[in-house]
Parts: sequence; C-alpha cells; structure tokens
Amino acid sequence: MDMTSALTAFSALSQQTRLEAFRLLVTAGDAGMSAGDIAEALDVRQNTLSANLSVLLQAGLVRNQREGRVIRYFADMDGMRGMLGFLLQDCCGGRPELCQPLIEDLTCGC
Amino acid sequence: MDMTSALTAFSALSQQTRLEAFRLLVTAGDAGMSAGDIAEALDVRQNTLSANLSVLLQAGLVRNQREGRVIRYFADMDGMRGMLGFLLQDCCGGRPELCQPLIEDLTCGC
DNA sequence: ATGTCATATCCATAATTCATGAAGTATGGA
DNA sequence: TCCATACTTCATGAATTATGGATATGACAT
Repeated sequence: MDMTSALTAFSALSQQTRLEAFRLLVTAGDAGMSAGDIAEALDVRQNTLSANLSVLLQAGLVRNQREGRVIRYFADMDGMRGMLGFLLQDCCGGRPELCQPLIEDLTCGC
Repeated sequence: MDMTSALTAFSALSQQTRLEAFRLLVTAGDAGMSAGDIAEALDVRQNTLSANLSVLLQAGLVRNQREGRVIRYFADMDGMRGMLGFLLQDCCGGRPELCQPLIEDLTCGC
C-alpha cells in the first residue's frame, strides 16, 4: 500500500454513508449484502448509494459480484489490512515492544 | 469511539499533508516533533501545516505541548486505537477465528 | 418483444475543503 | 521595552465532493 492508495482509502471512509456501508459489510462478512439491501438499511437513495459504493470499490475496500439482477457487495479485508498496515508502518522505530500492545489490544468485539 | 469521532478521524487522515504528518509523528514516537520541524520535513508552509495539525488535534489523533516558544506534537496512539477498533467492531459476527488472523497479520514493520 | 426490477451513470446545483496571504498571540532575549 | 522567533487564526477564492432527478443498462419474466 502506498501513500496514494492509503489516501484514497481514508478519503473513502471519511463520509458517513460510506463508513456506514463499509461497517455493514464488515459485519455481514462472507455473506455480503446486495446494493439494494444496503440502501434500505442505511435509508439512502439508490443512486447516491451506488455512487458511494463505487468510491469504496475504487479504494479497494469492497468487492462486488453480480448475481442475476442483484449486485452483491463484500468488505475487502485485504484492502483494509493494507490500509491499517500503512498506518502502523515503523510506528515504534524498531522497538516492537512499544507498538505490540497497541496491536494486541485491537479486538473485533467478539 | 462513536460514528462522528470516527468520521472526523478518517477525514483528518484523508489529506496528504495530514497523513504524512501523522505518520511522521508515529515514527517519531515519544520524542514527538516540533511544528516547525514537521513543516520543514514535509516542505509545507508554516500556516498551512498549523491548520492541518489543528485538524489532527481535533480528531484526537495527535496531542501537543508547549515548550518555550516551540510547540511539540505527538501521535496519540489511544486515538488511533479507538479509530481502528471502531472499524473492526463486530467484524466477524461473533466468530473471532475469522478476524483474528487479520489482526495478527498487522505488523508495524519492525 | 415488452415490461419490470436492480443498479449504474449523467448532469446540474449545493456544500465542503484547501492553501494562502495577512494579521494576531505567546515566549524569550537584548 | 522592543524585537525576533515560533506558531496560530482569519478571510478569501479556487477546487473538489455530495446529492438527487432523469436516464441508461442489464437481467429475468411473460
């Protein structure tokens, strides 16, 4: 992950509808969610959501897959990991004991 | 960390100067860096950087401390952890084995 | 073929964000 | 007290981004 991709990713997550959609997809896991279901869940117009999903796609934070008429979206965990890794790079100036606790304290609430 | 704070944090990191400044401070660790040194390192005008640092401050991603004429800035690791935790919340729908690898793969490159 | 459902794209308008110059504040030294 | 240094704040214009209506596409059913 380079600076430009990281900026695109953070920028994608810096808007409410997109952050909510992404978190919804993270929660949905492998099942993913259709564009329509996401729009309904977030109470956002279809075209607005579509535009926002395409920003997340561009940013590499979600993937999608057509299933008949429906387009199903999934959180791209690799994309997210890349972004997080970029942020943590060299965080402790070669002393892992400084940042290891930070990483270990990260939980997924489950 | 709630939605609003998370949005503020992602928004703060979605701009090049701010992302670079934050990463610089993460690398600097406990030593921190003065505003002037950051501006010089990033080749940005002082007032532009100052405005950007105040966005990071608002977002809870950095702290600062006056030392005579100099103002020293530090990355706020707790703020960062809050943001990351928000993103990972409920990522696996109660099945930690799904997201644990993601978290474990996160390294700081050291 | 035609219709309908699910979604994407286009376009205009409104809102937000950004860098900058100029001016202001705090600190320390002469 | 006066000046220089280190930063911050303010006002402004330029550029970017978000939204929603209208329209287009693609898939399935009749």
